[in-house]
Amino acid sequence: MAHGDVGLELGARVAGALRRGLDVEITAVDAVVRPSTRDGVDYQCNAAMSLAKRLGKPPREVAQAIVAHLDSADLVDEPEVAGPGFINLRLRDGWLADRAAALLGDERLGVPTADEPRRYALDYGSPNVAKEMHIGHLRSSIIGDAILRLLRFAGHQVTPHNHLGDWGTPFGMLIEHLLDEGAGVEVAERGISDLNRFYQQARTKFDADPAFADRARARVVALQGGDEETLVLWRALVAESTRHFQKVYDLLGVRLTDADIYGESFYNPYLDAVTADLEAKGLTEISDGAVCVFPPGFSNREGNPLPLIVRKSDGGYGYAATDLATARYWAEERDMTDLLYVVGNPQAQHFAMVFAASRQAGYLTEGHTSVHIGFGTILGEDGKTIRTRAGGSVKLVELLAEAVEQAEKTVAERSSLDAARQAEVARAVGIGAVKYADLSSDREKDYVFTWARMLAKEGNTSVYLQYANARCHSILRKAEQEPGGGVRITDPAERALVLKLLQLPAAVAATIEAYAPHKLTGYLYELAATFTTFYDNCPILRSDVDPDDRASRLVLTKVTSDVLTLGLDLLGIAAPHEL
RNA sequence: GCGCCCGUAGCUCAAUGGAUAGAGCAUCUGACUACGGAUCAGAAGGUUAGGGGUUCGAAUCCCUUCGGGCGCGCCA
Repeated sequence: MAHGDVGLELGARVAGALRRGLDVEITAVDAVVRPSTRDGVDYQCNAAMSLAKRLGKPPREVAQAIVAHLDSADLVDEPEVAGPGFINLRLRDGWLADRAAALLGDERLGVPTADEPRRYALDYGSPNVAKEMHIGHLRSSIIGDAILRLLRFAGHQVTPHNHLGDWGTPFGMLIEHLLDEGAGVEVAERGISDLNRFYQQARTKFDADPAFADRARARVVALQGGDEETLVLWRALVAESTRHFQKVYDLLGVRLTDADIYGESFYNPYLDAVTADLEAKGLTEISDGAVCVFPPGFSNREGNPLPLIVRKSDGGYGYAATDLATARYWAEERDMTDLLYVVGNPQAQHFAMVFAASRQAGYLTEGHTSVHIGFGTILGEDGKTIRTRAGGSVKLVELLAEAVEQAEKTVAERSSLDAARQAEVARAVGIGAVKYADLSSDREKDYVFTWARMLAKEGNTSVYLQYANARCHSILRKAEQEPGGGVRITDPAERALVLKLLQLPAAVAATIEAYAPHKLTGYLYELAATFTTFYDNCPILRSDVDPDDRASRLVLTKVTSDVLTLGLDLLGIAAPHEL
């Protein structure tokens, strides 16, 4: 039983009042009903002001008319017109209590599924073969995974695809270097750290030794030409790399698997056709020997049109070609309606151009959306791109290990669990802290990576939410009765909690609408804070509590825990029953 | 030079064009020997970088100045 958003329900009532009272048609969304921060007001309707001009009436008069025709006595107390034309709405306690009681046992906790499910292709992750995953891969993986979970929960079909860097120039030099070292498949299988080292050596050699560079380029040709000896080595590299990626994803709780891999090599067979197609459609020009598309509206530093280089002058393909092929594949062959790319902000212009060209070519039509879900950089405490002391990139496995270690200390200080359970909890807390810190700030912005802040027990952190949830479970365990029966509101803190619990649907909708996980974390934090206030003010298990109050408060505790657990799960964060 | 992003309390961050811009940290003052104190209540802290404009209403939209980050033809 889905209830949806309280604000929208109120909006629908306002729309009804306008239809009856003033013969005006608006939607529930147009009614601009918003939660209010004013004392004693739950929601406010701001529609009167914006409608006043259109109707040629003073805003307060419009507001009065809405109030006069509002059919909402079942859910709100007497509405009031205030200020220039705000309508203040206070929900009835009885209605709130019933709504909250209905959340008990509702798997979706009031969140409706999409009226019109869509088909999303979601590009995230994108590590490079033969390189260890580093902190630069963290955000795409975490944010992408959260969006996957959210969209699926909303009832959409989502196909994740992990755009591995598994093809092109780097593999020529890497394979050539492996052969130079007299190493074959067995080295490629030795471990990712070795590969990482091999990669760096190859890079150095490539830059310093022209003869090696030539051989590396020839090796690329062999690879792309399907030379079996080369392919054997390449496959070994890919296999070892994906084992490593999977380990990191499992540790992170990111749901990518081998089945989701659509690397650059996957699109290789499509590149000739895409190029031919673009040429046939008259979209290409030869510029300095390269096949280019010039989508309108982009210019370079001389003010000339900026090209998307489809085929390089040496006949090879760059990432523009791959990305065009990717768009075409998912839109045409896989029949997706929405293409999402969780890739860092610096790529914004590239994606804008790829989208523009894809539309020119007809790969994307009016029925398609294409969104670059960009994100900012992770900064060190010095405000610059985060690096190790040696200046290298921070390895993800090491970062995550440290997170768990740090969490272990905190857990050991407080927890009364046995060692094995503590280790489990430390993992949930440590990994959760890293993920939550990332998800809880606006993804568009850079953020500073600080252990102290992300593991803080107070404030907007995963630990605070996990603790609040653990307290809920503690009470529910000790209650020795199943939560059930009605909800009654006897205290302002109780009322505030009920109201907050009913706002999950709005929070989820806003989060999905903007692909902005921090909106959900903000809501969950407010919920946890509201719960702790309730917890402090409204005793539950104490012997002097009226049995009906006790039952009601147990229901609220259970639903709070359910919402926190669901919310954290949608972000990919564990919610242990005990810390 | 062109384009994109950003500038909010001392610090780290919020704020669907709505009323008195909110949290946490830090600072100060309090709280029931605590159903988990990994807590709660309160105080103080702001010319939303500056200046114009649109609007009944602007941190939010437009223009402009300043400051910071990033991108801009054969790497991905």
